[in-house]
Amino acid sequence: MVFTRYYLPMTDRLSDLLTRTARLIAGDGHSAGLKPVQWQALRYLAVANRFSRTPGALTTWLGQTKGTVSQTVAALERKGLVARSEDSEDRRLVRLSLTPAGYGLLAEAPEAVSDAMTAGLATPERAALEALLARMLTGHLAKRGYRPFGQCADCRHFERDAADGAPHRCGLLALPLSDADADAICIEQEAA
Amino acid sequence: MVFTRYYLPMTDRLSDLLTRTARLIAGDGHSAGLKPVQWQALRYLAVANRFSRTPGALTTWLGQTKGTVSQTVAALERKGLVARSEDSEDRRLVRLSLTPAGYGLLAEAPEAVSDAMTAGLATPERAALEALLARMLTGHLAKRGYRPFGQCADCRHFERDAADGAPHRCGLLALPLSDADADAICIEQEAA
DNA sequence: GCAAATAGTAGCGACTCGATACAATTTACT
DNA sequence: AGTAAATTGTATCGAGTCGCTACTATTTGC
Repeated sequence: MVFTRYYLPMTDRLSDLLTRTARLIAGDGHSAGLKPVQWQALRYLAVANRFSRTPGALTTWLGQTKGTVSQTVAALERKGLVARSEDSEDRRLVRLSLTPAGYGLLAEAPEAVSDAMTAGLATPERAALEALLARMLTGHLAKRGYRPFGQCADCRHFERDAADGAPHRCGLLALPLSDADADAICIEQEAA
Repeated sequence: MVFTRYYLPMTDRLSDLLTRTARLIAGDGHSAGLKPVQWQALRYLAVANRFSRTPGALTTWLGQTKGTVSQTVAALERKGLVARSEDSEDRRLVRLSLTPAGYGLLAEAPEAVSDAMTAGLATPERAALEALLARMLTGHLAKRGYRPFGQCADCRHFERDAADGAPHRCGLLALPLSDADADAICIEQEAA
């Protein structure tokens, strides 16, 4: 059976490039018995602050559904890389954290394709790409009603050098923050 | 069980942005009963020329393994969107083409996330992004020993306005080319 | 108080994807 | 010509992805 109709011209080269590149990056990371999504979850849990390490936050960070994330977390827990704990204030919440094995595995992770791909770019190019991607991503998330995430220190609730003992302070959650906290990813973050 | 170790600072913001964006784009396209990879395969088969519509070419285009592509093609064939045919010259090859149903489905495909994300960019930004992505992608493919693909008319084997009846000609395969051929994606393409 | 919203889990079905093994050609080198 | 090596593609396995539809706990909003 032969069909007479022939091929269509390629309409959008940029979208095509983006999709091909995306598949390569998103499909990367089949090592140490982990899947790509599991690596990404592990990396997130290593850089997110204690308020942001829940299945729900992971769900919007990864752009997946609750059910899928629940299984991803279960798989990481089975492998002994992630531990669950309860929240004493809100008992619906599950707090997640990396185990020492989780940190250990992350430390010896092989280089990701995304790093290799950007390694050849010059500094201004990296900055330009970062700015474009940030706009594309936050724009997309906003359209979906999702939070953008971001670093604690860039938040409008971040109070630097709060004078009551701790180095800094979160005005939203009314909690003291360490210097390490200030660098962490927070789901509540709002641009200053 | 509580672990004392706390979170690591985020090291590479660009790589992180890229990975998150990539997952959103690569995971997009769960409509009409097709999976994201199946849509991408369908789009490729619509824009690739007749020499490039084989399972092998699709394999490097999608960045997957032969086995996976074999199943993807089988799924599309089951759905009646793609047809197989034999090659009379090399009987190991399988030639793929879209059926009328395949073209029809593609024509009414919903807007992809990659399009929506880039829609908000200004023209020079789109050009800059395209150039960066092209370098990243071809650099990565070259490192892996894969072909970059590309449009027929941009190839060094493309002979415009060949005077023997057909509009153009491919010097590598010694074949006549139509105007439509010139726009198609070719696996043999080498930059002029 | 009680309905509605929120956080998470359970199970299903189709599919992805790397890995290994395998069959059918075609090509390269004697 | 004649065999070894390379090329093209399929078959099968197991773990996991992922959207979907329930479903169970909680907490919050009148």
